[in-house]
Formats: sequence, structure tokens, C-alpha cells
Amino acid sequence: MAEPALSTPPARRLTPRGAATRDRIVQAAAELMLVKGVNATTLDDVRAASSTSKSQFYHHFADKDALVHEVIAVRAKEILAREHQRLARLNSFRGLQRWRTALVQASSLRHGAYGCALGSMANELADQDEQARSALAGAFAAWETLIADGLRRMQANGTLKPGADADDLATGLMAALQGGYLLAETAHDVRPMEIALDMALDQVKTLLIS
Amino acid sequence: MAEPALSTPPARRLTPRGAATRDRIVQAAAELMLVKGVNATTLDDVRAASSTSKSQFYHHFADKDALVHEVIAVRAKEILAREHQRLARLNSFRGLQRWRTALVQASSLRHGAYGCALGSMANELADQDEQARSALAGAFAAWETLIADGLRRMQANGTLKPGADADDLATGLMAALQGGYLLAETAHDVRPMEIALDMALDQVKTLLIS
DNA sequence: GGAATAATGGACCATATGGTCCGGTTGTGC
DNA sequence: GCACAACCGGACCATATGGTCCATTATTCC
Repeated sequence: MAEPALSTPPARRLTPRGAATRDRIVQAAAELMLVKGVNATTLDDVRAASSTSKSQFYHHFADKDALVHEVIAVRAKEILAREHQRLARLNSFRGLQRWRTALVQASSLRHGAYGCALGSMANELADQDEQARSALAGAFAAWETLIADGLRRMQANGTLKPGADADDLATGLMAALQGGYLLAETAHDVRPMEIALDMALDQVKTLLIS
Repeated sequence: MAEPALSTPPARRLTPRGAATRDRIVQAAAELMLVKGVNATTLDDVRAASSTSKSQFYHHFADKDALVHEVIAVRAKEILAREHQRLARLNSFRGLQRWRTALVQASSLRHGAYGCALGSMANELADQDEQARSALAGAFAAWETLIADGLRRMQANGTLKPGADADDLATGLMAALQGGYLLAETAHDVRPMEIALDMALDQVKTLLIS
């Protein structure tokens, strides 16, 4: 099945041209919302950045909220796809270190600016938009599951102690990552993110076997 | 000296009534910005919540940005005062656990909603307002110093290994706290915050002596 | 190739929002 | 008690912003 149209239940017919327009809008909005924040991104910003007109926007979306929800879905999909690739075969502490380094490097390219696409939207929307909060909570849960599954593989192959709680460790690693993003963004320096992730990894290290 | 008027260099004379009005505005704004976010809080919201008029606002503040900076200063002062009280005499692992529990309890009263006043403002403003970013970075640094100083007292009294880097541990604890706030806010459940802080505390525990 | 529908351009609208202005009142210092 | 400045109420303004509408052009399907 090709995209059961989660956000458009009636699923109107869509020509290739229409799909391209819709996609341009979502991509432009995703970029702007990462850089400026959701609330500070206006429909006019999106219109200009996507080279579309007002009517095109409202032809494809009910209102700004619908766009926001679509952006969340797209970001979640992107990030989970990227993390799936990085974590799907994780089964060693070295692999966890590589994961850490990849995240730090990506963030250091912009001196920590912008932070995590999911984290910043969660911060801005969690208390204002229940649908957004729920979607973001689901995305975080899925992300943590990718980590936890990797930790469980480490338990299965005798790398990590069986007594360790993989889910809790995954939550702790995610908190260190998100807190690291925030401190790095505020300091305009990735160092705090490195320190935070390293401290979390050190804790995992204490749970390794032998 | 009584408040060297950081935000109002000319430091116009201020009657008690004027000071009270100004304070009501800042307090109302601080509350609204915590609950709804900075961008989503309008001057009209603030005006209504503080029972003031437009002219009163512009009599005391140059513009909305000035208000935001004032709110940041007030929140930083509040939080640092509170944390100073909690951490000034910290010199044991038990004390660190009490610190953790106090934070978790405060957050659990609202099911994690709203998050950290400094963290949420940092997320929203760090990439948009350099002055705000700088002030928030300073507040985080001061906060981390309170923690680090406590850890150094633990080193001085033989509780914590001298080899441990107190500053890095403090940064890691702060990241766990902020990441915990974010995940708790998104999940509407303090559990992730508990897990994150406990994992960070476990790491400190591995550095205790004996 | 023609009807039906998707897609588009862009003028237009109502309201929200940050900000200004001015007349009047209250408080302060001498 | 008088001059002056702080303080205040609220009307007013320009613009930003989310959203509507309609005429016109592309596509698709039969």
C-alpha cells in the first residue's frame, strides 16, 4: 500500500503536479519551522519559500494546524528512517559510540543551532496542541525503541548485562541527547551535547559484561 | 546597592505604585510565557492578566523584547535562588537524591506540563534573539556551577573521587534534567524525567569513594 | 474531444497585534 | 502649595496574518 493518507482521510485524487506542490509546501515549512520555530513561521513565509500561492496552500491543507501536523509526520519519518539506519544493526558499545559521534558531528556543523527538529517542536507544541503532542510522544517512543532494541541485542550477544533495563537506558540516552541539544543550542557550542552523551554512554559502560 | 537597574540604564525615578505596576506586568508575562510560550503570548494577554493599560506597558518597557528580557532575568533569578537554597550545602549523594526528588515532585504536580521556564525559553529564543540566548546561557552556566560546587564539596570531604570532573558531571546532570523535562512534557508523565535523572545519578554513584 | 475535476493566481477580507498619542490624574520634591 | 514628573486610560493606527473567493488554466477519465 502506498501511503494510506493518514492526514487526508477523504484522499482526494492527486495529480503529480499537485503532489509536487504539496510536497514543496511541506518541505519549505519543515525547514522554516526548524530554523524559526513553529509559531514564528507564517503562512506567507511558507508561501514565499515554496513559490506557491495562497489558494494552493488551502487547496492542499485545511489550515495552518494541518500543515504543522504534516510537518511533524514528515520530520518523524525522516528522523526515524535515519535512526533506523544507524541503529538497526547496533549490537556493540562501539556501535553506540559511533551513533553518538554521528549525532554530535551533524550538530557541530551548525554550532548546535536549531537543535532537534522533534525536540524543538515538542517544546513549543506539547502544551498547546494535543494532536501534535501525541504524535511527538509517539515519535519519541519509536526512537527510544530503536535504541532499546539495540541494547537488547547487546544483551542477547552477551555484551550487556541481562539485568539492565534496556527501555530505561534508552529513555536516559534520549534525555541526554535532547538535553544536550538544548544546552548546545543555547551555548552555540556542541560541547555540552558531547558531555551529556558521553556521561550517558559511561553509564551504559558500567553495565557491560566483563 | 539596590538593583543597579540592568535593564533601564537611565533608571528613571520609580514611585511605589509604578514599581508595583511594572512588577505585575512582569509576573503576568512570566506566567503566560511559561504556559503558552513566548511567541504565543501577546501584549494584550499580558495587559489583561496584569490589569494594566497599553500606556502603562510602554511607560515601563521599550517594546515586547524588553519585556521578554526582563522575564528571562526574573526567571533566572527565581530559579537560581531556589537552586541555591537546595544546593548551597550539598555535600553528599543523599543530598543529590533529595535535589532530584524535589525537582521531580514539582514537575509531577502538573504531570510534567510546561517544562522548565528557562529551558522552554531557551528552545524558543536561542536562535532568534542573541541577547536572550546569551542571558539564558549565563543562567544555565550559573545553575551548573551550583551543582558543580556541590560536587566539589563532595570531593573535598572524601565522598566523591578527586579524579571526577565536577563541571562535566554538572553539565551531564543539567542535560538529563532538561531532557527529562522535555520528555515528561511531551509524554504528560514525569516518569521519563525520573528515569533520566536516576540514570545521571547512577553515573555519579559510580564515582563515589568506597 | 468533451465533461469533470484538480490546480493555480491573486485580489480581497476580518481580525490580531505591536505600537503611538494625548488628555487627564496622582504623587514627589522643594 | 506649586511645579514637575511619574502614572494611567484608552482611543487610534499601520501592518501582519490566517483565511476566503472566484475566475482561469491544466489534467484526467471515459
